[in-house]
Amino acid sequence: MTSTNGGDTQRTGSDITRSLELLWGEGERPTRGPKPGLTLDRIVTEAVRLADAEGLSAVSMRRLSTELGTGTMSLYRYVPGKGELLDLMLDRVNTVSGESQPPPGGWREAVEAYARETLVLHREHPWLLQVNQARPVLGPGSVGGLERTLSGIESMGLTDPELIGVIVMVEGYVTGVARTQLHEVEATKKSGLSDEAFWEAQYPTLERIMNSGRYPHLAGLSDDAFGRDFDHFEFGLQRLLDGLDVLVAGREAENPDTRKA
Amino acid sequence: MTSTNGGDTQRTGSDITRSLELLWGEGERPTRGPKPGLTLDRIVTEAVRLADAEGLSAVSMRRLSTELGTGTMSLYRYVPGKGELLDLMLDRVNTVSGESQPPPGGWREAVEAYARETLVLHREHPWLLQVNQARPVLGPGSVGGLERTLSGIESMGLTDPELIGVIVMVEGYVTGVARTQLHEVEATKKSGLSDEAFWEAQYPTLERIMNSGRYPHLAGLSDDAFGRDFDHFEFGLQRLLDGLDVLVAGREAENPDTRKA
DNA sequence: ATTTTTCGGGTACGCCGTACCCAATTACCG
DNA sequence: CGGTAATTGGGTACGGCGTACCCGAAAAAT
Repeated sequence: MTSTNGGDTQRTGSDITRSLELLWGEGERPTRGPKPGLTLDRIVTEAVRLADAEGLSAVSMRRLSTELGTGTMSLYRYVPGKGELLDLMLDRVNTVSGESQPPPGGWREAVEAYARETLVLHREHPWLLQVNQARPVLGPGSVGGLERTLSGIESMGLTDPELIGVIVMVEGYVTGVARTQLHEVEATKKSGLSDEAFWEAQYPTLERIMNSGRYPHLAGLSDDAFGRDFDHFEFGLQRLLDGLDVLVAGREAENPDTRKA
Repeated sequence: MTSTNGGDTQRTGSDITRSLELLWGEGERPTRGPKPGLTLDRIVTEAVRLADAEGLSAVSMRRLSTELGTGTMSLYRYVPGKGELLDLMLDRVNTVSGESQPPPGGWREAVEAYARETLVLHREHPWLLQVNQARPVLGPGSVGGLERTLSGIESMGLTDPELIGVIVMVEGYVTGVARTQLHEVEATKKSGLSDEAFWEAQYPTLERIMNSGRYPHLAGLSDDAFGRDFDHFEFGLQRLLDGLDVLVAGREAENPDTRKA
């Protein structure tokens, strides 16, 4: 059967100001009282490790505390709640490795790189898709990534809203496809059912559908239509880049003098 | 703080065969025993209503049974488990209203319509994004939709894998953007914090970032860069269609005889 | 009337996030 | 040095979740 990916772990009622403090590390260590036995860093690191390895649902306060060898409620000495923990995990993961050096080449290479890196990011941290990214709490990681992407596409010669539009578009496309791909992986992993086994289970139904005559186009598809060897991500990405190219070329034709790069 | 959207409600270990039986309605009513007081249809309808109104997290077996006025465990007489219920909800919602008549016009109009309809679908049923759609259990609704879309784009003159690629691409793009948009709405609804209030809370941080000199491109963006009035969905959709057009035009140039429509 | 089958649903178990406390620890003040 | 204020660790408890396991009631077949 179909699964959802988690409940509604909303970043909802959380304290943004507190998240920001934690993100930019403004915590003044108080002088009195016992030394903390944990660090925020250790908690976030372990939470990310756990999420990567076993999915976001494995990241419960109980489980996390067990993994860290402390009591559950101790975590609340470092993080106000689970929502803020998610904020911290998000920013941790959004910290780009090859930070701050813009990729070489023109905008097409930059967008291509951005798309591929984003896909990889989602592959390495599949739980990203389950986290509400609206209203990102602006941490060092997220901000740095945006700066880098912007620098790569400024040569497109578009307006500022359009530049953001390009980022939204690529981000949307990549996360959408990543979602499909990850659902596939999850389904296989969690059901223990290979793809072949799955379609075999569907086969009788499939045959009835095909033979019903109600779905001629579907029935007319060749066997390789859903084939494994076709790279859907690359196919869509190139179409998308072509589409951006049409726009950029149009702009350059309009005012040839403003061409950059 | 940041939220996830639910746990890992996996369609994982569920019984596909059983889901299929339920979907295509092969249940033989047994002759003995008391008449059922519920119908599967009522359950699914109510579940969808509940999910639409209050989010997928509101759809718990307890809550659902309360809403239906029965005992919680009674639901398990009709549905093997929550996973199968999700399967049924999925197919219910995927049943296209204007079924089976292909949209008029060429492929571009067809893809455009498909994209807009998919976006509307996700707007009406935001919980769709939280449901693992890999390995769709093939119900009447989903199959009908695919057939319709295929009929609209066959005139592109592409290979079968490419046609599927087009669908995957559009679906990916739309769901990706839909995700962003819905996260926005959710964040507002659940935090009770308007967008303005949110960015105000971020303002001190934002100012520090801009003045730090570490993010020149970001700091150089005009005020309207993130403006509300720019329709990101339409912008990206037109680029995407342009990109497909490049491919189609290329194919027509290669072999002009196979041009259709 | 009895048997067989099905339906309704109560109880219980092990998960979850976290509010509320209190004891132990440490540093400062006198 | 003793006392006090601040801070950390973490136990207990509450209300939620999915669902395994059962048993009593209902209805058709015999």
